[in-house]
Order: sequence, then C-alpha cells, then structure tokens
Amino acid sequence: MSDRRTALPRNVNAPARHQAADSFVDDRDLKILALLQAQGRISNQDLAGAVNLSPSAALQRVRRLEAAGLIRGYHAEIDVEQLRPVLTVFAEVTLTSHFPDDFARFEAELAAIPEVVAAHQISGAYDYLLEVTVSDINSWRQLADQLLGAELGVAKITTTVKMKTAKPFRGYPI
Amino acid sequence: MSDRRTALPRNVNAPARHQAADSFVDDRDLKILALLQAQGRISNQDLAGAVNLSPSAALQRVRRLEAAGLIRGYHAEIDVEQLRPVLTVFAEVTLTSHFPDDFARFEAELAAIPEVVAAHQISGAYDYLLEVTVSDINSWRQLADQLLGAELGVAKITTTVKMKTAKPFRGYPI
DNA sequence: CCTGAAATCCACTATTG
DNA sequence: CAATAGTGGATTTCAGG
Repeated sequence: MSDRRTALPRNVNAPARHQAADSFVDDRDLKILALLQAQGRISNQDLAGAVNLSPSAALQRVRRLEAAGLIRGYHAEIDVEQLRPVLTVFAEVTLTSHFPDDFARFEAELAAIPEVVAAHQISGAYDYLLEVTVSDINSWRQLADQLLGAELGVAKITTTVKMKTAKPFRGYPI
Repeated sequence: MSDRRTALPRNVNAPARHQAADSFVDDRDLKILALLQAQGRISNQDLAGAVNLSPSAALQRVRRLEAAGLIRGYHAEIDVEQLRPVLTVFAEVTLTSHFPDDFARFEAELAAIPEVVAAHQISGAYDYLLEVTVSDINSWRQLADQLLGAELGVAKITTTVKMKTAKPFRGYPI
C-alpha cells in the first residue's frame, strides 16, 4: 500500500490566497486542473500531450499542484442508485443559539454521520443546508429525530425531498 | 490521447436495477467501489492487495464495474477557492407551468450554464434547487435576471448565500 | 471468475540544456 | 523550468484451469 500518488499533504485550513497564488498557476496549470477534474485517471503521458509538455514536466506540475492543495484528492464517481434504493433529502437546519462553540459541536456531529454526504453553512432564513442520503423516508425521520434530540441545540429542521438529478455535479468551471 | 482507462461506456438513462443488480456486485466489488471513491488514483496493485486479489483479477472487476455504469468516471477534487474568489449560492427556482416540456427546456438551459454546478428537481415549495458558483453577488444577480428573462417559464428565484463548507462531499456511504 | 506469466507501457529520476 | 533518456515497476493481455 505505498500509493504515493494519493498521499497528499493535508494543508487543511490553509488561508485562501486568491490572486496571490495565481502567480504560481499559469494557463497550463489551469488546463491540467481542468483535465484532471474531468478525467481523474488520465495517464500522465496523455496529460502531458494535451498540454504540450514532456511527461516529466507535466508530472512535476501535477505534484506541485497536489502539494499546494489545489488538487485535494481523486475520486471515482459512483452510481449509488445501482447499488441500492436511495432517497436524497435536503434539510434546512436552524440552531437555537449561535455561538462559535454551537456551530463547532453541530458540525462535529455532522462529520460523524455518513448519511450526511454534504453540509453547508448558509446565510438566510436558517443556518445549515444538509444533503442527506437515506434508504427511505422513515430512515430520515429517525435521523432527524436523532439530530433534534441530541442536545445539539437544533431548533428546527425543514425537509425537502429530491425527485431527481437535473444536472449532476461534474466539477467547477476552471 | 489513447487513455482507455477513462473511455467509459455512457449508459446514460439506464434503468436503475437496485436489488436485481446486486447479484453482480459482491462484497469485494463494494470494497473496490469504496476504495476508488475515496482514492480514485490508487494503483491497481494496491487495490488488488486491499481486496486480496491478483492485479489482473482486480482490473477485470474494475473494468466490469465501469462497463456496468457503476463507476461513472474519475475526477480530481479541485480547491477552486485557491484559484479565484468564489461565491456559492443555492437558488430555489419555481416554474410557472409544470408540463414535461417545461422541465426539459429548463434543464437543458441549466446544462448550458457552467456556473450552475449542480441542480436537483425537488418536491416541495419550489421546483429546483440549484448550486451556483459565481465570482460575486452581482454576477449572480445578472445570471438570475437572465434566467428570469429567458422565456423559460421561471416564476421565482429565492437565493440563499453559502457562508462556508460545514462538511465537504467526499462520496456516498457504500 | 481466478492465477500466473509474458509483454507492453508508463511513472519516475537523473542529467543536461 | 523543460526535455531527453533510461530503468524499474506497473498495467494489461492472454493462456489455462
């Protein structure tokens, strides 16, 4: 299990650098990022060819982008619905109090629940938008009750049921 | 640009098979899927070792999972915020009429807008939940106006601004 | 559906420009 | 920073059970 290709430096909570970092990211890097985002398992040779570089130069750039945290990892896109029935719900969660500790405690709980596949803190009529995948609506009711009763300061949960995917996520415009 | 590893059969709109397909997916396949979802660029050798198979047998299974559409593709996870300032908004969209053609037309439009990184048709107080990445709130206002004025039958858009990621999407529980 | 060997291809490392 | 060339190792194919 050596797998050096996926052992990326963590660099968590690194400050966002925006323009400042752009000096390190030229057009070729952007093309590399776009290609890897679309085809995460493209061979280094093909990648190099696509950006008119030698394989060694391309590999050097990829390693630099990984080390800089611009590439956070590589993932296969799995069609879970072929594995088992999936009900996806979006949950709008409101907390009762809004001290930093309250947010942190709630987010730690979210991290521990695998069915919560993504969560966003938002600004508006509620506090968090959760994307949750469960087997059926009863499972969601149980999970929601659990969140409400876990002394996490959850005041309210509004559920929206997903019918179908209108546009699947396939990466950001680069 | 041979890259056979990413040239997957499309198999779009294949019927969901659920339990029926499970006869083709054993525990080893599930482990392979989970591993590739977490580490999309793991070497075939390491993958084979992790599931106690020879490299050729592991590769055969991966190819079968790709052909069956269970693996839809491979993607690098990019930290766009290091590239440029990003404002993410969630837009709740209501259409004026709800014939199949109206949905199709609207979804075709979404597909053509790169800033709309994901879209879900939902059941509830509105019709679609959009995840949109723009540079700032003015860009979003322009884009929203464009959607409202494009004769797409968009009746209403409610915007929620994302503050930060509470739990990043890193795949589904398998 | 697996193993194991053989062949091909590729990642990775100097070295040099 | 990039190209070239080399080699060790991985991917992939194929024969056989």
